[in-house]
Amino acid sequence: MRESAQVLAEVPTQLSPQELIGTLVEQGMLTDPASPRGRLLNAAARLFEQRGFARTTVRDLAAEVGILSGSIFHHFASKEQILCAVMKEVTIFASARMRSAAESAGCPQEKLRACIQSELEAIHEQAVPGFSILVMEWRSLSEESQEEVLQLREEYERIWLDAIVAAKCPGDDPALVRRLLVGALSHTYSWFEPRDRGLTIPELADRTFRIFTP
Amino acid sequence: MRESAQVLAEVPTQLSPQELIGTLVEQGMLTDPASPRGRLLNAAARLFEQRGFARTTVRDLAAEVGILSGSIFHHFASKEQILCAVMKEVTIFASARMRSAAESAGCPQEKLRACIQSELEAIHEQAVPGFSILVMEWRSLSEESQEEVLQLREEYERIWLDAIVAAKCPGDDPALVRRLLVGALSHTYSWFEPRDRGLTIPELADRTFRIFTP
Amino acid sequence: MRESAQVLAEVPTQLSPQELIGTLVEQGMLTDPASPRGRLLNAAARLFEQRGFARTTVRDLAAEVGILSGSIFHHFASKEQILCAVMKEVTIFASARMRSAAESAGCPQEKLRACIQSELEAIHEQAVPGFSILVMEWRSLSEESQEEVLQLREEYERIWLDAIVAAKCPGDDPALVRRLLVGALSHTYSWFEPRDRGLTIPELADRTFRIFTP
Amino acid sequence: MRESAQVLAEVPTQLSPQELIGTLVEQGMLTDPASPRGRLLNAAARLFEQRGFARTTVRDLAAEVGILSGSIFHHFASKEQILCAVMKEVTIFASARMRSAAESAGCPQEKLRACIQSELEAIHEQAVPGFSILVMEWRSLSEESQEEVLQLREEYERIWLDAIVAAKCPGDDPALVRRLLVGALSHTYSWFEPRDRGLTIPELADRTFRIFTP
DNA sequence: GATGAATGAGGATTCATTCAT
DNA sequence: TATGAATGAATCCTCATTCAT
Repeated sequence: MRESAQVLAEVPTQLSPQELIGTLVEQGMLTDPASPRGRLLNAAARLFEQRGFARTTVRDLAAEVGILSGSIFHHFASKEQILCAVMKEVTIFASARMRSAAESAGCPQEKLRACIQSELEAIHEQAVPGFSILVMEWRSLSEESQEEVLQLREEYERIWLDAIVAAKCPGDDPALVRRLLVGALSHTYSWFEPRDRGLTIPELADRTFRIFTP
Repeated sequence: MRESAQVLAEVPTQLSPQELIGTLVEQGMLTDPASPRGRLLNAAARLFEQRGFARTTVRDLAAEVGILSGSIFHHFASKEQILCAVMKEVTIFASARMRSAAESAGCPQEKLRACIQSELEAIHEQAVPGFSILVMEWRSLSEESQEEVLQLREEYERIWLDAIVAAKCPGDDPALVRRLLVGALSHTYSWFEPRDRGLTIPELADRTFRIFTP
Repeated sequence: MRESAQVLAEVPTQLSPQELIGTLVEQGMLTDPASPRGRLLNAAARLFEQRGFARTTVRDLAAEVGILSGSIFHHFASKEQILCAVMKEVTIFASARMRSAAESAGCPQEKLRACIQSELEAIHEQAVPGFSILVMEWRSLSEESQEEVLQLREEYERIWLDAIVAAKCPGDDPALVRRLLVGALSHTYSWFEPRDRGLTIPELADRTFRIFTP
Repeated sequence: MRESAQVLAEVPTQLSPQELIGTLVEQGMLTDPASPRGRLLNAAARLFEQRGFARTTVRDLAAEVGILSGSIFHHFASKEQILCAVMKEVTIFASARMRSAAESAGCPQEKLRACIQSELEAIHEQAVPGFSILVMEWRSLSEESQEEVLQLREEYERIWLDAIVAAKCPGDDPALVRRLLVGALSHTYSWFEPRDRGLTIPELADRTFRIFTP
């Protein structure tokens, strides 16, 4: 279905989420959200994020897309495979999005800020819901599935590390900075309300950026 | 059972974890780990942390303490009540530990570093098994139970905020710094291996401290 | 499923129990006894009557229709819902039966006698298994379910009251007469043996009728 | 404990329920309501009547008298034995009460009316709660226990039959009349509210009497 | 691709009963 | 007699998964 991560380089910069998804679908990297499989994945992403994987039943999933629970197994071999597929799609989309954001940045500092904002948008925006699942439900995945997702994630993490190195974060340990940022940013899912009159996502990105850079 | 958080002030500084637990048990703040209820709570903390709440069965719990599953309900009304009790005990113990650590620090900078180290120790050391549950299984708790734990957590967070304010972290938003730290530190559970020949906990605390302060 | 009690008026008089059930099934008032749900309801009626609701397990029920206990919850949300459904079906069937019996009676006296006999047949005959459950297991039903059954029962009780009023029972309190009759007749379940060489149901109906009328 | 039913003859006429209980306790026919066993029986009678035998747990019982569930088995070998004991005590008390009521009646008609009123009082009055259990929970009793209670009940039923025969009820089948009355009267537990501003117990007895006699 | 009935192992929970203290 | 911890079988119910239609 998807051959290589290099294909992503062809994705033009500065697309809207919808356009980006459209492009990736055309390239066969993402499932068409209008297809039965795509609607299932979107519903799963939404429910797994809201209720958690263990607390979401196959029946909930089926009801959400208007089919019966038995029919789900025409699309996926198991519930865990659905989680795995969600994580893969989320990873692919987030990678494309990050690359696009990182490339359009002027200076190294701006690049890191763009990465932070891109990840925050992935976590909180409805475009491809489910990013927080990557962290929160990691342990619900079998080791084999973890391996699959990890491979897809490599490019994503490479972009991050490049940005951190270039921005010269303190502590001269880019990997540690990234790890702290993963936790810090994914945890925003639990407390940050983008719809609040308070902080916006760009503002939150900005403040986080300033805390992590000297 | 426990009247007020002020009582904690009586706990002397610089005790070993075992001594601290002993003191808190004597004050009626913590369940005696040697009692049936205490052994159950310890086993639950361990298993919930390792396997997750949903993937731990009541039978697993019972087997761990050498009783039958039905006997558990002599001590707790439901599985969720066990999770709630674990979180409360963990919070109480971690609070006492943090206060003790913060008080023994010389300067403001040192105080924040001590807080970071204390929380890392809580997450990774066996002294406070179950600390990571507070973050990872938060959504497995009913809203009423969340409220109960939240009240106990207030003092803990107050110590943190005081330390952050005093240390003059950049970004002049102590609450945000704390939130990012919660996520960053709790996520270390997923990747940091204290038993590795690599980083030790004090070292990790030190590096994290330097990243978060100018 | 069933729109209005008036539909019952269309049921022709003097059908055999089987024919009456067939007619009601066609009208969508009753579950088809040949369907899985119908077989389950019949088995439940039988077992609840014999052993009582509390002493009948979901496994007993499943075994009776040749499925596994888990499969029951494909058809009903809970054990109590099965009891509720049984009571509703019994009420609908008994109502149709009573109306048919009352309408075919010549004079007022005969009408009351027909009602008594109809209820006795409902209690003791296999045609309406489960009628005694209505009285004996009433308290096993949640209040919401009681309300549902009560509404269906209205027509049944109206026929009774009409018959009592017309027959001019002594004591000029038709509601009281009906209440005493409910208890008196349902209690026959505990002592009357229709298969005995002694009293037949028509004879018992006749004697009861004579005791309750001057 | 109690040697023979003849002893009952010594009970004087026209005592208050409390006095009657006192007398029977002195004669060793009834358990002292102030003793642990007596308080347990009273609590059981109350709860079995309110919730039903199956829906009342041994823990409920224990809580009601302020002991722990395990302690109950110092007084009774099993839960069923408690039900049996309740039924026996209720039967003994109701017998004494009926005899007393029947003996103080002037004419045969009045005697039957007194029986009806006495049974209604047993069902609805708080003096010895639990009379309705005799009918409603009969099937919760093992056959051996049923036999025991049945023997105690003989005298009670003899008084009833005598009264019915003497009052010349219609239908010339005193046993049938009694059976209908058992059902009719015990069922009043489900609908009659003695504390209502409506019917009083003597009034209800009167009306019932007039319906059952020409 | 979808249905819906069934599976069957496993889930939390209940509860009468036992027994050492 | 009372306690309270423990038993253990049984209870209702859940849910991912299968499969004939």
